Amino acid sequence: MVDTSERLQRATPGAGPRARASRSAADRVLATLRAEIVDGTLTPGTPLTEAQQAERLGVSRTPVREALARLIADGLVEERGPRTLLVSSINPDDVVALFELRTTLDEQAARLAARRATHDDRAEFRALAARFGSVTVEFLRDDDTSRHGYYALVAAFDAAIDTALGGRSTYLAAAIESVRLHLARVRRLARDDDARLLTAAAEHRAIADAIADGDPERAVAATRLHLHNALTSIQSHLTSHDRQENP
Amino acid sequence: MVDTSERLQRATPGAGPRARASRSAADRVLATLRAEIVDGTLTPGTPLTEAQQAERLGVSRTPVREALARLIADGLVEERGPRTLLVSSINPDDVVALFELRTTLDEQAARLAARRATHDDRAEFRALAARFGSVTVEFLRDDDTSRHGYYALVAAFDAAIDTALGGRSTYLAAAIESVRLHLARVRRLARDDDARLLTAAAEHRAIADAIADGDPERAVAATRLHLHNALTSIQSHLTSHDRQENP
DNA sequence: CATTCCTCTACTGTATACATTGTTCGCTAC
DNA sequence: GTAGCGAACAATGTATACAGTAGAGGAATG
Repeated sequence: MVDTSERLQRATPGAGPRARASRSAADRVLATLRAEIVDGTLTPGTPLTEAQQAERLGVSRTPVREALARLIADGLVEERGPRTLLVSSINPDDVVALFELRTTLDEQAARLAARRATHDDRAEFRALAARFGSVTVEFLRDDDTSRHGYYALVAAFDAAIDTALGGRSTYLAAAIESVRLHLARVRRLARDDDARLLTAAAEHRAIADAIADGDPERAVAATRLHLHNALTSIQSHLTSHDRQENP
Repeated sequence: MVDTSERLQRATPGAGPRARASRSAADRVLATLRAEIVDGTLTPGTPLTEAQQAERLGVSRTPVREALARLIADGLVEERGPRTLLVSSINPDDVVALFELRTTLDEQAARLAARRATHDDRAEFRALAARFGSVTVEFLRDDDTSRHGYYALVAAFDAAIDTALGGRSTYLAAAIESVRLHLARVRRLARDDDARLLTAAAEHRAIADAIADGDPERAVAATRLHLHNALTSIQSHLTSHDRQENP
């Protein structure tokens, strides 16, 4: 049992330029648990009890309870029986189901982004395409920080998609955001190798170029290609490592 | 201010064959508020305070708070400022955004349902097609109950889709379920006329037939047609009545 | 030795009390 | 008369107390 008695930093509204920590304890607990589940600190199947998490995080059960309810709604925590909560599991079938939804949503997002992108949006995608193009073996030298840099680039791409969608696709954007959360977990489960990352960068570049050119169908096709390859890569990792978390 | 002092029926585990009410007060509050928002009892823009709802529903603030958190996550309640919750509004742009997502998801669902439907599933869709085919002007005689009957038929169709998807599309099914919730609100906002309902029944029948025949592309096309017409109909209602709920 | 029943523990669900903060209304000063 | 400030109020956010129940563990019996 992990007993790193790390308390949550209390929000200090008086000091500093708007303290980093979120305003409410419930928000901080939510952010903490979500991050721990996504990055694997809390492994799938781990039981979560309110009292235990409350003590660990230095708050009462109330904000923990609120955070857990949101995590259940998000699908990161699941109920087994009427009395126990577990960090939700991810098995290969879940990955397939996730990509099934992701493909649908991302293709639509790419199509709309290519259609709606403003002049500034297109410039942004041009710049992103260049950055994806500059991803080389050299770029991926260090195992941890540069991978982080690559995923930061992907995050920038995602943000650019959101911007290009504008305020007109709130429902689509919300659904995609949910998918991204689960996708981050899957990434941890099946770490991409360098070769895959280089290919993925090229694929992302193709999508960015298509959107920058305002070519919806090319954007869709490039997205489909990317997601197909991504799923294939993940599946090969999962089967080879036979990594299946509990049912 | 509505002061119908109707308390929530307390769960009575001792009496009857597993009492109707959900097990926890929080669940009951959630179900009640959700239903009231969807059916328009709580109109868009209505402020929701914990204490007020707690008193109205005969429970303490705790379960109300939990229910409100879920409703915010579902998008039925939105925060205005740091201190006030409102029943979320629906304007015509939201309807377009909702259908944008709905089209994407329902097309994919129709495709997969047509692909995966078992023998029993197809029989069910055959039966549904027949029932949609039997929807006539006669069927829609009474304004309230028969409309309800029609929407029950649509609900059965939705359930059949879920069944045909099987357990393999959990993420897609969850996303669709969320869309259906918001769609129910939109239906209340723009009530279909009899003519539209008859057309919609025919469109549904075409989708059901395509799935029963195991023809994915026809199912997709029929779905697209149905959703396009549905949106067009709703939009004409919204613009003609100039029904816009607050920003 | 396995199985069933009983008890005890521990966790959830709900209520309530308390602290904190945003908001509003009224007062005062200009 | 208007604008700015202050105090009371109201609603949220958190902690804690209490009741009910599921689940585990042990004892007794087949």
